[in-house]
Amino acid sequence: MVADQSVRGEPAGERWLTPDELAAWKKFIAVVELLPGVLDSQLQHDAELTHFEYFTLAILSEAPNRTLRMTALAASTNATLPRLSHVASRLEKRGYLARTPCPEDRRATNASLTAEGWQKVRTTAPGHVATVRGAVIDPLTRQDVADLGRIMTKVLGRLDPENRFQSNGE
Amino acid sequence: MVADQSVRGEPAGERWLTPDELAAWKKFIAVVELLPGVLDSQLQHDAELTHFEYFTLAILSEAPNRTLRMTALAASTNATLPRLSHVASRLEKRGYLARTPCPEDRRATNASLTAEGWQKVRTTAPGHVATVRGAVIDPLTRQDVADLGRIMTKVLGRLDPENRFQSNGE
DNA sequence: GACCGACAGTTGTTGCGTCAAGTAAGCGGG
DNA sequence: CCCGCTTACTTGACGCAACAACTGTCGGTC
Repeated sequence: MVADQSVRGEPAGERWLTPDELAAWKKFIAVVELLPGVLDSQLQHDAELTHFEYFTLAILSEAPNRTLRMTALAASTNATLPRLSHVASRLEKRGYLARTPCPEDRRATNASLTAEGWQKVRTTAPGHVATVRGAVIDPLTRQDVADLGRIMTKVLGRLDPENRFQSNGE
Repeated sequence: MVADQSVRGEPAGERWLTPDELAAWKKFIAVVELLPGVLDSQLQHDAELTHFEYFTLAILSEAPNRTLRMTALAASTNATLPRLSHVASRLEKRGYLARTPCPEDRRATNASLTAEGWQKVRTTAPGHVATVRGAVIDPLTRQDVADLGRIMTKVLGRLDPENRFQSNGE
């Protein structure tokens, strides 16, 4: 993957990947590359939503009052604040989301799901869940799912050391 | 994730995700969202390369003669042909890659690594491998790596049913 | 009680990916 | 041998994300 194996002089602290690690990594990265496209096209086709837009609405739909501070929403959706801000603007234009200034902290903004947005999530969810099942859950055994959860939790711990994201342990 | 659990009427063939499946899925998708950014920023910072650009050069570096047909390269890098074409243009402008018409089939184009490109891969590889290790391999046990490979192979089979990508079983 | 650093969001620019055409070459039948 | 279909790629337009810069607010300090 990185260089001709015969070339590696292994001088100092350079640790390459073992064949097993390399094989796992290549499969993993292929999935990481391909999965977003699959999710996006189903949602784009069936609901004219990107996966990130859908996910944002879905997270909001689970929050108390279907409302969350922008910062909290950004953390829950694994996004940066600028990214969320742009997406919120689009969703607001389409009537799925409303932004209101937060009374307690006037720097902050509350994002909440509108009735339309709530309806959109409900009608869109089944098709999306079917896609997720078809693409990743169904081919896996129970044990696979458990392994996947365990492994991804470990990796996420490295990608996000401060636990900014996924603050809810669930 | 999708809708308030209390709402689901489970009318016909609508199968929701079990709590275990949902938890695994959420972790997985968080990683899928976060990982590309981590890979991209390291490579961008240290080599002024996106991860996909690096990966393209790396795949080429392993090919016989460090040369591959565009279609084959696209398949190996899990990319569409237009995407690869654009990336090849950029890499060509920077002198890392050369495109030459294929003599056997004049519709086809061969992409090959230049000496500069080969050098670039060699100097860039160690830092990239270190990042991959740090972000995903090192926190995993041997068993985790085996599980990851097994699971991703299964998922990849669904995302890419015709095995257009990863044609080499490696 | 006025400053100063940190925090919460928004906005603009730049670059990459996708989708839809378009070109050009191979391939097969009548 | 030529017509149409398919394959192999390239190109242009458009949309979304990253990054950086900016506005406005809060908290602590002197």
